[in-house]
Amino acid sequence: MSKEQSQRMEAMCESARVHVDHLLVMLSKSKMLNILYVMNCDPAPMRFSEIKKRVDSSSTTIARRLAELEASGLVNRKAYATVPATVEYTLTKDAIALRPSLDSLFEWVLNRADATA
Amino acid sequence: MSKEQSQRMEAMCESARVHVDHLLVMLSKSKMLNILYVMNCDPAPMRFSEIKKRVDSSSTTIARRLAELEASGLVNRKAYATVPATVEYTLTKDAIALRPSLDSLFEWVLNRADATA
DNA sequence: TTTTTTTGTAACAATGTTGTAACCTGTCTC
DNA sequence: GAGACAGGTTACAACATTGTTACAAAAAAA
Repeated sequence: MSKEQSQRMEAMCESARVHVDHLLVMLSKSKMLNILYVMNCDPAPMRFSEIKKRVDSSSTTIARRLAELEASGLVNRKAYATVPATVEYTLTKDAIALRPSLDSLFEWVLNRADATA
Repeated sequence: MSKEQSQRMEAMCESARVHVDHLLVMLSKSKMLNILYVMNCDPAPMRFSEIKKRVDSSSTTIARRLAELEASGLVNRKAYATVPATVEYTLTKDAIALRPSLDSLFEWVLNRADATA
């Protein structure tokens, strides 16, 4: 392999590492897995208040997490000009691809919860 | 999310919900997924310094995370009376059961990293 | 004799994160 | 005119977490 190639290789690895890190940090934020979980449970678009109710956290935190998810391309936000406002959140194609992993993860969590209960 | 899972979720008692929550909070702590990842990658017992090097964090944080994992029954700690001290960590059977989920999760993360890179 | 090694712990300051309370829009209802 | 509703935002105080530094122990190597 040429020197140039290996440099590109290293740069690519470095870049991928940064992205992996970013994703892990995001997934590690409080209530993040909870939100992905409840949105995974129900494929229908979900409104802010519904997510908040199911996740059971403050508006501030839910809003912050949803904004982060949207910025990372994991959820789509759609606002309707109704009165009062209606906003629907849906998982993007990318997030849906995460579904098997999350299912499997939550399956494990539930099994452990059963075993430890 | 399978129907069975949702049903279990709904039927879940308060005590189990607490356990699920505890697990999610634990998994959400910084470097937790990283540690499980590196330990999953290599089935051999791993020493403190090796984990620290691969995860790239401070001793304090690694020690805290490993203590939490041990308290939750996800890792076993084995100390040898060598000089200087040798300590080996291994994943418990429970944590190894988590492996497919993590593999799948990290595969998704890497795919996304490639796509976004 | 001093340094080196591994695997931590303790204290603490700096930094990051959270929830609370207040507020906002814009109509429809009482 | 005064709520009420959804879906937030902002400021801020309280709280949680992090890394840094110092320290330990015990024997072997320099």
